[in-house]
Amino acid sequence: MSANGEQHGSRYHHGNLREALIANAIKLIEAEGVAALSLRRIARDTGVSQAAPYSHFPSKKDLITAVCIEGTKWFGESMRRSAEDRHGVDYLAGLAIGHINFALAHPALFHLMSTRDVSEAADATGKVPEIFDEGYQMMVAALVRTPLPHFGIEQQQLNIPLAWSQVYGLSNLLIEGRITPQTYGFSDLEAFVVAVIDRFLQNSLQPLSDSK
Amino acid sequence: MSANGEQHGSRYHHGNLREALIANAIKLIEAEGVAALSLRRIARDTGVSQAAPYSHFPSKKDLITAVCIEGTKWFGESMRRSAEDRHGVDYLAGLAIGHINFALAHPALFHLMSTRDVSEAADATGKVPEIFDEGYQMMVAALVRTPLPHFGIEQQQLNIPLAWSQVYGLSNLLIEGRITPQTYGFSDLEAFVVAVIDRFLQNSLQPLSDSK
DNA sequence: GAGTATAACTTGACAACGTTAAGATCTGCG
DNA sequence: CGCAGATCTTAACGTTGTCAAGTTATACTC
Repeated sequence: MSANGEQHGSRYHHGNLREALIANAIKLIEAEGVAALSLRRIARDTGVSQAAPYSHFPSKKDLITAVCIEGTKWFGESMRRSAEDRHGVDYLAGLAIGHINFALAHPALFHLMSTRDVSEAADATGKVPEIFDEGYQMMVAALVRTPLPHFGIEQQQLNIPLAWSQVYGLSNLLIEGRITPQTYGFSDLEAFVVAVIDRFLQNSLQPLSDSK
Repeated sequence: MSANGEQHGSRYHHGNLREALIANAIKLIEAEGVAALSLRRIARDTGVSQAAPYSHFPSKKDLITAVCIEGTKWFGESMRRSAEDRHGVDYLAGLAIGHINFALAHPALFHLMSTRDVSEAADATGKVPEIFDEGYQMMVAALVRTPLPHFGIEQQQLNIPLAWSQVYGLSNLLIEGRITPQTYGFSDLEAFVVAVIDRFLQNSLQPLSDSK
C-alpha cells in the first residue's frame, strides 16, 4: 500500500525483500512474458544473490503463488471498481467487464493466474485453488442476489458456471488473440466486449421455453 | 493412423524418430504433466541421445508445436465423432460435448494446446494460431448454418465468440477443478456438462427482447 | 552498551535443462 | 563400390532451481 516502496532509507539487509521480489517478478512478467520468469533473474533484478529468495519462499513455485495472490487482489479490485456504480443486471455486466479489462491490461499475469498447473491442484496447500475466489465470489454473490425473472432456484444455480465460463473463456481467447473483434465487425475492443456481455445477459434473462 | 508404430522391423537409424518423439512426448505429458516435458527426457524415453531430436526439430518449441498439432487432430475427431449423428441445434450440442470430452480425457494435452505462450502469438510462423482451427471451424460452420430463429445476421455473428468462449471456458475451468459439478447439485460430470450446454443453447435460441 | 542468538543474505556447488559444434554412422544413389 | 547427405552420438557451454555452508546485520538480554 501507499508509496511504491523502493527501499526504506538504506537499512541493509534490504528491509523488505519479500515484497520487492514479488513486485519485480510482476514487473518482469509484464515486460518479458511468462517464459522470462526465472528465480535467478528476479533475484538479479532485485539486486540480491541467487539464493536470497529462499529466505522468504521455500521454492520458486511459492514465489509464483505469491505473485498470483497479489494479482488476485488487483483482479478483484478491477471487478469491484468496474461494477461499483451499477445495479441489478448492470452490476453483473460491470463485473464481467472488470474481469475482461483486467485480463487485457495484464495479459501475462492473468495467464499465469489461470495456468496454475493442472496436476498441482491436488497436492496444493489448499491456498492455490482459491486464487480466483475474490473476484468470482463477487460474481456468484451477484448472480444469486440479482433477481432474474422466471428462474427457479436450481436454474439460478446453473447461471453461475455458465457466466463464469463465459467471461473466463472470453478473457483467455481475447488475450491469446484467438478471438479478434474485427472478425465480428467491431473495430473497438471495448465495444465488442460490451456487446458480447450484453448479449449473454440478455440471453440469460429470457424465460426458458420448457421444451423438455 | 493405423497401428501404434513401435518401430518398423529393426532399421537402425531408428526409422521414424520424428513420429516416435511426438508420440512419447504425448505419452509423457499425459502421464506426468506439462512440467515433466523436457527434451532430454523425451529423447531418453525414445532411446536416443539428447541431441537427436534436433535432426527433426529446430527447437523444443517446435516439438511442442508438433505435439499440439497432433492433439488438434484428436480434438477435431472428438468433436466430429460426438456430433455426427445429430442435427440442427443438437449438432451444436454434440460439438460442444465433444470439445469438453476431449479436454476431460486429455487434460494436460488440452492445457498445453490452450497455453501457447501469450507473447508468442506475434512472432509465430503463422501455424500456431490455427492450432484449434479444425474443431472451431466446425463449430463456426455449424453456428452459421444452423437456423436460429429470430436472429439477424449480425446477431448470428455474435453467437460465434459467445459459444466459443462458453465451451472453451467451461473446458478449462473443469479440468483445473475450479468448477465442480457437485457444487451445483450434479453427481455426474457428464450430466452436468449436458445440462450447462443445454441451458446455453436454450438461452441462445430465445428471441431477443429489444430493450435498446 | 557489550555480547550473543537468530534471521537475512552470500558463496559455491550440483544435477538437469536447452542448445550447439564436431565427429561418427548409416542409407540410398550413381 | 564409393560418395553425399541425412541421421545420430559425444562433448561441451551457459542457464536454471535448489541446497549446504559460511557470513553479516539485527534484535534482545544483561
